[in-house]
Order: sequence, then C-alpha cells, then structure tokens
Amino acid sequence: MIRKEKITIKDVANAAGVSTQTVSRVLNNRPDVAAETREMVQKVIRELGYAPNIIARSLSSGRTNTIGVVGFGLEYYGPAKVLTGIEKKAAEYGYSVMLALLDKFDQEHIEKILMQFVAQQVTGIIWAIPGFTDSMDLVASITDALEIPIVLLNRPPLEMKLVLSVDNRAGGRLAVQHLQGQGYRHIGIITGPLDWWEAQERLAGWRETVPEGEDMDRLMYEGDWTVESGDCGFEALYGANPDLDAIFVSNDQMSLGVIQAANRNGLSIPADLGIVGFDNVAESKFYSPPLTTVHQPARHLGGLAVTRLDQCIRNGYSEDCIEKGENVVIPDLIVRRSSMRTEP
Amino acid sequence: MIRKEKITIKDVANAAGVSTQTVSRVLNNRPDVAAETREMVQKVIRELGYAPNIIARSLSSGRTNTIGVVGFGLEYYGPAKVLTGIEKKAAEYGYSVMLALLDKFDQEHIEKILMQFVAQQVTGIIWAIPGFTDSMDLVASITDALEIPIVLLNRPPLEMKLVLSVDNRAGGRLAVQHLQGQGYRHIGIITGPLDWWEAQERLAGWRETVPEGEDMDRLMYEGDWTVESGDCGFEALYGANPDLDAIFVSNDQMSLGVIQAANRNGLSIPADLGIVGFDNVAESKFYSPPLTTVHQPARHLGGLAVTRLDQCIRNGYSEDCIEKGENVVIPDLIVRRSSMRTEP
DNA sequence: CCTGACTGTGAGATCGTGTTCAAGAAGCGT
DNA sequence: ACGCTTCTTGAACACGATCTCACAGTCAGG
Repeated sequence: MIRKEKITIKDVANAAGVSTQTVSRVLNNRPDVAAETREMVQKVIRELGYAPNIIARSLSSGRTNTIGVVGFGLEYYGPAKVLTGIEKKAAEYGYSVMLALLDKFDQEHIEKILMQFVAQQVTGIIWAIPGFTDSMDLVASITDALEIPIVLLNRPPLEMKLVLSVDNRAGGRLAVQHLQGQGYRHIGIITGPLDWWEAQERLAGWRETVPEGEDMDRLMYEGDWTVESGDCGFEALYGANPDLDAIFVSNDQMSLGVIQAANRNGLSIPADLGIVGFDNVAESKFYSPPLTTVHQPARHLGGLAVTRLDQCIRNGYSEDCIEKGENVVIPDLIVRRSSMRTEP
Repeated sequence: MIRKEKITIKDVANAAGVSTQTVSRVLNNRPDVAAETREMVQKVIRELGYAPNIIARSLSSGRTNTIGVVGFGLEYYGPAKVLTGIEKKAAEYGYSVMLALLDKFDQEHIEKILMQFVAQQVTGIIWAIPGFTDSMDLVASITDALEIPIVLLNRPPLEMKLVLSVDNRAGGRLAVQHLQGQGYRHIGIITGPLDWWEAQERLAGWRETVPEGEDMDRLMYEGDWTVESGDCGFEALYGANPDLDAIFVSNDQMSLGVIQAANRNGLSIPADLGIVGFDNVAESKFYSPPLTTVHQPARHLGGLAVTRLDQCIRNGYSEDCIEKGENVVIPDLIVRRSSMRTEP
C-alpha cells in the first residue's frame, strides 16, 4: 500500500523507539543490529508504509545508482532494442535509468545533455548514439573531460574509453560469403548513409570479401536506410550492371525496397537476384520472399553495456577494466529464401 | 568545458567573495541581487565550470523536476514513438525523464515500479502502458493511492485521473467508412489481441459501421499484431467468407501478412480485396501495393501527456484541471493504393 | 577484580542546496 | 539629523538520509 503522508526516517525512529541511525542500519542491511531490533524496526516500517527518500540518500551517500542514457530517435529499430536491453539489465542491477534523446550533434547540445547528467550526479553514462563520423572527434573530446564512467556504443575504439560495438564488418563479410557460397558472382551493395560508422563498416566487410577484380564503385550505392532508397538503389545498380546477380543491402527496410523494385523489373528472387539484408527486423521473415539477413544482437549489446559499465563503476574506470571483458558483439546470419539459389 | 573536480556553491562563494546564499540567488535568477554582483558571480561560475548539484537542490527545494515514465517494450512502433514524444516535450519543459519498463502486470511488479518512483520523489508519472483489460482494475486501484500527479495513456477513462488516448474507435470507423465509400461490401476485420483495450476499440469502430445484417462473428478474426497472424487471419476469413472483399486490419504488420496471403491466393489488391491497416509505420508506404492506413499521432500523444501533466503539476491535480483540456487525440486516414478500387 | 575486545546503539557532523529572517547600506522627504 | 522605505547581503537552519565516533554493556582471560 502506498500512503499519502510523507513519512521520514525520523517518524519511523520515533514510532519504533530507536534512533534514526538504527533505522538507517536496518534499511541498509548492516550487520551490527540485534536481530530483535531489526525485526521490530522492519515491522514499524511496513506498518507506516515508509519508503526511504532516495534523493536524500543520494546526497548523503554520494551515490545515485542512476545511469544516464543518451539515445537517438527510438523510431529506429536498433536503438529501441538497445535501450530495452539497457533498461532490463539496469533494473536487474538496481540502477535507475535517466533517458535523454539527442538529435543535434553540435558542441552546445552535446555538452548541455552531458552537463545535465553530471549535475544529476549520475553514476555512469551510456552513449547509445550511432557513430556519425562528423561528430566523432567532438564526442571524443567532450567525453574526455568527463570524470564519470562512460560506455560508448557502436563507434570506433577510443583510447581510455569503454567502447562496445557490433562487429558490422564481420556481418558484412558473413553476408557476402553466404551469397558467394550460393553461387552468386556479381554482388553489389546498397550502403547506409556513409557518415554512419556502422554503414562504413558494413561496406568495409563487403569490400574485403568481393573479388579484387570487381569495379567496386559501380557496384555500390549509398542509401539512407529508407525503403525508398532501397528501391532507387536497385534501379541504379541494375542499370549500371547488367550482370548483377546479388545485392548485400545494409538494412532490412532498404531490402524491402529492393524486393519491390526487383519484382517490378521482372526479376525473380532468389533465382535472378539474391538479397541479404541487415538487422533482422520482425517483418523481414514475412517479406516475399522471406529475407536472409544479418541479425544484430542489439538487445544483448544494451545489456552488455550495463554489465561492463557496472564493472567499471565497481572496480574503478581504469585501463585494466576497460580492456578486460567482452567489447565486441558478433552478429549472425539468418538464412531465408531471398538468397537460397541452391536448394539444400 | 566540464571539469574534473567537484566544485560546490561554497567554492564559488569563496572565489567570488560573497556568501553562498548570494550565489544561490544568482543561480535561481532571483531579482534581489545587484546587477554588478550578479555578473561577477556569473563570471566566477563560468571560470570554475561550476554546475549545481541537482540532487542537493531537489532535497532542499522538495522538487525534482523529474518525470517517471512507465513504458512497455520499445520494439513496438507505437510505444517507441510515444516515448520519443514524451522525452522531447519533457526536455522542452525542463523535466528529466526516468524510464522504467514493465512487462509483468501483477500487483507486485506494478507496486515495485511505482514505489521506486515515489522513493525517487518524481514530480509526475506517465503510465504509457497499453490498456490490458485484465490489469485495468489493478492499475486503477494502485494508482488511486498515489499522491503524485499521474497521466495514464490509452485506456478507458478513470474517475479523478488524467487519462489521454487515441480515439481508436473513430479510427476504426474511418477505415470502414472509407472502404464502403470505395464500393466494398463485405468488410472483415482482423483485430489485435482482444485483451488490449486498443484492439477492442478498433473492433468497436468496425462494429458500429458495418451494416446491421452482417454475420459479424464470421467476419472477424483475432490476431496478435504479428505479420504471421495477419497471414493466418486472411486464410481464416477468406475460407469462411467467399464473398469477402475487404479487410480492416488492426495494425500494419498484420496487414503485411494479409497482403502476402492474398497474393498467394491469387487475389489482386485492391481490385479483389481492399485493405486498410492501422499505425502508418514507415514501411507501409512501400508495401505492394502501398497500404492505406490509419495514422496514430503517437508522438503527439506523448507530448500532450507531458503538457497536461505539467498543467496538473502547476495548478494542482484537481478535477478541474483533469477535465479542462484536450484528452483525446483523433487519428486520420492515409489513403494509398491498397484500398483504391475506384480511380479518383 | 581488572583489562581489552566486541557488540549494539545514539549523538552529532555531513552532503550541497534552498529558505527565512534580520541586519546593514542607501536613498528619500521632512 | 531623523525616521522611513527599499535594496542587498549573510547567518542560521532545514531537507532526509548516511557516516564517524564515542559510549554503555557483555564477556573472556589473566
């Protein structure tokens, strides 16, 4: 039952006939309280419906047990899953989550949001923003001055900072290798916006895997994650490469666009065109044909961010703690019909 | 620049040669400080890189300017947009957002999460959880004992509580009326899980609009929001109703399943089958054919929740304040090819 | 019986800020 | 010069917890 009156530790102490310190000890499960006293105090606490004031506790103890999360728009599938993973794991560890969304990446906005977290005395920060290449140095320099433990997600490594990421490059390799294994020979790519680090890495995975002789520039189209740009991308690539027989598309939404466009052009999937997407959104299983795609363990990444952050909070944010532990998450390939040229 | 040392108001006072109270006055923009003194103190604040400790401020003033948001899984499109709207508007109003996700709806879990917010002294709470019919009374009774202003989203009205919702029923009517206007005569429905209030309301909108004589039970299929259940739903409805010529599908994901299944069965959309979805997810524009769908202003709903909550915080959480203002958000229809039987 | 260690408890300081109230300074009219 | 506001400032306390330290009481060993 939640009561209406504001009850303080002092009220509990009075009612129980002990001092506030004893109540405090009971609340914090300190060993140095007689079992008898402890039970009696606990009984009074229940009867009064007392809940300790966390603000006061934080001020006094100097720890807020709060994690500040800087997130990007949640309409995107990946970030939303990451955040879910963060919240779940944080709750498990007893942290509260303060959420701030950021959509402009100039010095002013970034500092404002971080200063806010600092002022709120958060115990740690998770920077869950896609790595935009043009803001990367800025983020590095601003977070550098921060004394609070911070985890940055999905960006290139940073000296003396804890950075976790999905191995997008490995994901790209997986996709292309799979297409090659299915007998596709001329494999194009539709990338995400190349000012996203993740898009660059997926592209790099493709580059590392397609044969040397290919004219890579002609096999490549830069999209913007939207279905529409997948559609345009297909038209562009197919127009420039008559012998194109497969595309690695850097996310599932754009893959949907490619499927539409391929159908419109009378190409049959997977016979004439193989497609591999990226993300494994729930719908991709139901595209026609169902989409082969690289699954990002985004939720796991979020949980891992909290776990690693917690380690650093407990053991000190030292080089040692940063190095030690799992910092890269490997994606895996979900094979479906859109790339199955050869029957198994 | 963010500094490493913990600088308090006392340090600023010493450096500026004034008392802490004066600094406090400057920080809070009180009028009773000499312009000269004010500027001098502000200069010192900038030089030291001082940021006030919000925890201490909250304890002292009794106001945290923090909103607690209870959310549901963010992988769903609607909730994620609502949360985005909440965060944006909250930032605008100067509130911080504490996020807690809830996935079990028994007394224990609900109370735990609300008690946590109470303990954290949040200024207001937003209950952004879909209205599950079986937990509705429980939520009502638990929140009833709360002295903190609270806004509940997307559930039936509740006495003495601020409840905001999308008018799902009107959305359902919109969808069916549009199909009728296009000449469709036998309009089925695939609902969401009927323990969701929103699903019930969309169904009610359909019920109110289809002609009296129809055998409603045969024209209705209960899905679970997934693409898969849309597919199954089509098969079930089409099997039972040979003269079915349109379906109102209660979300866009299930609509995708319907489109797949209809294609598989050799039906052409919109000639043989009209489809209207619900949500207007980004992809729906690129389904084949593009999907007519009911757009939920979810983001606006989130923003509105903050606005109304803020009103109640300022003016007291009274009946008066609850009644006065916009409490229902009207969805609108986005017409695309999947329901355009007649060329305009 | 004394000493030292240990246990359970409370008084008081402390965290960093806001708030109240009184006092000093300055300006004004007589 | 005097009394009266008005403006500016600071001392002391409050917020609700934790933390340090000291104080009684108990017990074992000499």
